[in-house]
Amino acid sequence: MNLKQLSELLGLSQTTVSRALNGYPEVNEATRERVLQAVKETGYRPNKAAQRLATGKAGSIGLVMPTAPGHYSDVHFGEFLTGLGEEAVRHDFHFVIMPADPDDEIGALRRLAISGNVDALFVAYMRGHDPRLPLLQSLSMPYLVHGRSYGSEPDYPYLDIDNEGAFYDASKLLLQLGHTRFALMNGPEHLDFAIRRKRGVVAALAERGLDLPDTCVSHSSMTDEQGQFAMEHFLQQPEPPTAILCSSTVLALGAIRAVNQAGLKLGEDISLIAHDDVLPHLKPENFSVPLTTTRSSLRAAGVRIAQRLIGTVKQDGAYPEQELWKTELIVRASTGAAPRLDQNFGGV
Amino acid sequence: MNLKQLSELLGLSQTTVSRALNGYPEVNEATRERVLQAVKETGYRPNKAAQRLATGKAGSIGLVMPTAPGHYSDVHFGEFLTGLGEEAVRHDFHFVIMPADPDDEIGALRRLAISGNVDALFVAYMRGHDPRLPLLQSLSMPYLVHGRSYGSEPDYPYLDIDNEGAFYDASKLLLQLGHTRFALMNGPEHLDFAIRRKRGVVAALAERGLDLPDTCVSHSSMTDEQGQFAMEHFLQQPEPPTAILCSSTVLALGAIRAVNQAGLKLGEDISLIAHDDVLPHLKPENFSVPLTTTRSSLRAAGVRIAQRLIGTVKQDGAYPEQELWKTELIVRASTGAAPRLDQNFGGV
DNA sequence: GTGAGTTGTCAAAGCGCTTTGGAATTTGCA
DNA sequence: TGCAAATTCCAAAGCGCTTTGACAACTCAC
Repeated sequence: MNLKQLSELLGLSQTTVSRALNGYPEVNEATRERVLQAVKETGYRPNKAAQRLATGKAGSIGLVMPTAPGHYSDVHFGEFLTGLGEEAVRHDFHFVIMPADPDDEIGALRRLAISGNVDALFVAYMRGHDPRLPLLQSLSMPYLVHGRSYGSEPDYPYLDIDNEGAFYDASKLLLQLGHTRFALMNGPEHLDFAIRRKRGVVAALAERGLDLPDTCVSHSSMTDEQGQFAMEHFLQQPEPPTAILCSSTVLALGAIRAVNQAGLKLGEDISLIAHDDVLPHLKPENFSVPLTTTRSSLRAAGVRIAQRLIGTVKQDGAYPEQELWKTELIVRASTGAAPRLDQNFGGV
Repeated sequence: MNLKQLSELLGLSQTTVSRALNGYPEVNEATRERVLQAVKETGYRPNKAAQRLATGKAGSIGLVMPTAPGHYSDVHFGEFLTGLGEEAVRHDFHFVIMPADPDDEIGALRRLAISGNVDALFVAYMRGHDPRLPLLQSLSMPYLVHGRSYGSEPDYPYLDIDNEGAFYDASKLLLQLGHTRFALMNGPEHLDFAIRRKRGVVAALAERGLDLPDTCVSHSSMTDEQGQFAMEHFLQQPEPPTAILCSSTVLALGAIRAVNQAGLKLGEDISLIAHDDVLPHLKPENFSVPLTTTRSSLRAAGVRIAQRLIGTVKQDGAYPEQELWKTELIVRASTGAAPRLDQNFGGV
């Protein structure tokens, strides 16, 4: 069933039917009713490709998903996408996901942009001086960045959380509890959020004249395995840290295993604060020692990003170009007063 | 830059340029070279919507993603999608993801199918007597089902793992170890895999004249929280089970927490086997007591599904209609001989 | 040097939709 | 009743691409 057939069925012109469907004013209400009724009965749906070709609008948001054999998928991806979708479904928007070799993200982004398949682009996992930014800016297509790119002029539309502030505040809390030996379990070194989180910790420590030795910083992907590995490494040091900042609850999972295996008590011998993206399958409050966290819902960010992007495409909203969300610091049992310094609590 | 402009630039007709680009034989090699060169220089890319309109092919696979406020995202989704993408990127295919209200998955699927935006459909999270099956069969579009639909005639193309066999084998192992009191932590009750896994356990127990009481079966979404909750529930029973079958490593995470908090030892007081979808962020071998698992890579399934679907669209492959993958049973430390029955190991 | 067979190219017809410009019909008011 | 304005509808022109059917131009015998 296409427009032509439908209009013949109704004894109307294609124009009239099209207008009736798209809410143009110059069509009789009774006629419109008849058309709508026929649509219901026949199950007619306009061909999107044709609509796209004629209007230049596709009703879709494009994003690039890096993938390759051996390339780790990201636990957070599904949750974020669910948030995007939650909003998109209200506007009958969909997503076009272009898988891409991690080495060719730029190329994939460009191809996606000029394919004519999408109205807007979304990018995430920003890096310092991210090369995708100039590309996006040169394209004449709406886009929105999740996160920021450290070192680039912040004149692009983004939504980010205050990573630096979050980790600054978390560090402050631990300092107040008397901790002096800190460690940071961070995400991949080149990623923007990792850079900023580290800055937050360093800034807080600096205020007390403390520093964060390189041996007390780990960078890795967000898996429980890496968390365990990093924590074991920290604990093997001659003077192990007592305060741990952790970029993800998934990392924390492994870290806590290492703490337990070393015979240490979380919240007593070791304090830990993790960043919580509010993943539904891993709640920090349910950890055997409930986790103190800096919290910001990834899903909520997804909703908001879809909102802004769709709004821009539909031209119906003046959204702020830049948004920086504060995180919440939720204190639970994994943080406690620093153990007395002279106390020996033997590593591994 | 479009075809017309490009052909004018080259002093050729659109036909010739189009043919040169699409590898038709009736074009001079030198001309083809010239065209390819021009494409490189101008960065010309064909408009996908126009291509789609003209050919009826979109180079994309469609899938519906249920989402709503409060609707849990699935940890496994990202990993699976990564697998799909891994194959898709090799064929320059992309995905169209249509978010849908969980109550309107059928409607969304239909709209996606007739939108003209996709060449093939993929569905997952199959339920018993799944109503999407008749819809798919009535559509004239290639599709592939991940999983099966219990109770429906298995005459549709699917890829599934042998859930029943996996849980049968796992139960057998536990029986051999002397266990007699079993419990099953399963996924949502209406899902096909949950139905089959339960059948596997029940069948194995039946051979020994044992049964699986309703009080020893839990159905829930795959979160650590639900896992902990279910296990606590099991342990409160007068004669708690000593052998646990678990549908996901994520559930196992919570379950193990409950075991520890009850002061029990995994692999001694309680044996546990979980199904492992091979999630990169949660490895069963790294659990403090490494987990015995039934293993089947979700990602590999994604790769294979994309392969079959793309093959069907390109009409270049005769793939088997139905595939049933065996799982591996990997024995680690979370399973051990049943504790002596007279031994008291006090609940909670 | 003519006819058949190849090769390389082109003009034009769609694909299904939106939108423009104008025509036909109805309405309002003098 | 007459005429302008408002309403309702239509034919046709794209949107950018693929593909069909034809046509030159060129080869190669005979």
